[in-house]
Amino acid sequence: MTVAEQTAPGRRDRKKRLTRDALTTAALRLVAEHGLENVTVEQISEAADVSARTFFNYFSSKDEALIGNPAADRELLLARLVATPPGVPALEAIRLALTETVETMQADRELWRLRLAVIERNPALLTRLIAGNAEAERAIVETIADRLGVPPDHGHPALVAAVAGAAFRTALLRWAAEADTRPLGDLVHEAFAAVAAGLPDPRP
Amino acid sequence: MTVAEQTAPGRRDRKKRLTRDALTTAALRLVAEHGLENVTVEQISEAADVSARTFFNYFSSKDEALIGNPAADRELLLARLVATPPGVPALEAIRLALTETVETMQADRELWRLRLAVIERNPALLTRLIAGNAEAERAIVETIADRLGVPPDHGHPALVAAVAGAAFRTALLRWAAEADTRPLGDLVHEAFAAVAAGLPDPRP
DNA sequence: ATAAAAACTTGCAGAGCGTGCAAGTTTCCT
DNA sequence: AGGAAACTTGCACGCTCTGCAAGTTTTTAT
Repeated sequence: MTVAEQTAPGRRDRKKRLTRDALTTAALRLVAEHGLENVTVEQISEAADVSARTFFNYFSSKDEALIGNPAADRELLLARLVATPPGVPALEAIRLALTETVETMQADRELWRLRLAVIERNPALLTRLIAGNAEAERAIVETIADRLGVPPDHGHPALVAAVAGAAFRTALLRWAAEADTRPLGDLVHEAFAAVAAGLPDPRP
Repeated sequence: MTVAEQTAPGRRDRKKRLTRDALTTAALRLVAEHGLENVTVEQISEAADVSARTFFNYFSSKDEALIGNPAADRELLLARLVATPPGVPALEAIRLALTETVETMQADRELWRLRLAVIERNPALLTRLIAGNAEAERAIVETIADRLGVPPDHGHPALVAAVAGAAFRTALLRWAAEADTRPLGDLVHEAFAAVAAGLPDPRP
């Protein structure tokens, strides 16, 4: 059944992807224009030409349509983390595991621009974005603890995961804020390097 | 009018504090027992012997009754941050500014235990807790940028603030998870020290 | 090709959250 | 004592999200 992933998706799956995309982009566009509070699920559904009930078959909340559910990436992330050779320091291992995610985002950068712009204008969503990271953290913590061979009550893995998440998040927001002169990967790399150096004050 | 703060609060303010406390503790106890989803605002209000409408005069959401609104502390935090001598590195300055908050929490540790236990059991709330920190971050970023004398588009202040927030949060959760052998201040100190050292892998 | 099975969409009803408004009641101030 | 200010409460309302019971479309097997 490993070959099954290569077979072209049927009409049903194509339609599903289509409506899903229609819903996210409709949601993003409407919220970008009118603000989070002034857009109802009904309006989004109408713009995507489906019923409001169908909206909730795709997303469990209005926010999720905007932010996306990175659960799919999470598996991949963990797999890459496990696959990283044991000699690599934990922080660096996380950065390496993130590269694939980063590249995907860089490829979809127009979508992510819009998404991050919407997030910046609606702080309530920043919450959700961070929360997504926070869920990923939980899984990462265990993997890191294994990697380092420390007892589960040791605070270090949780600290590393949380800090890595914070570094990634700031790189993301910076990427969205800057005119897109620099690729996301560079900004992530820079942030992780600064953390690994102990965050010394820069000389002005 | 600076003396006014010393005058004893009138009956009205006393009652307000009372109902507010009644609402938070009722909310925490009920949610601790039945879970976040299975407790309604009406039940909380009833337990505190006020109308449901009054609940919303005190808190803007169910979550807020559980998490609390740290806006009050925020001002104090910023003031302390500004007051820290310029020679101190940014990361350490943030830790010092946090000491007062930490002491308050240590004093109210029973309340915070319950609160953090509730948060751990209801991940949706972790979101809110982090969001509170995220809001504090925004304010801290500017102060740090001033302190370091770097241009506002420089990414460093945002990174330091985010990482400091992450370190504080992990210390907090660890404090709640451990049998309370160690004071919160120690755990915060330890986390910040590890960050300042660049988060090297511990030797197993 | 056709019929049964599976998956998807939709409307409807309903519980809950959160807000604005217009009373009533309590506390405060003089 | 009496008016002003603050607080509480009920009511109506819009919105989010869920479960259920249809209908419709796609898939699968014959």
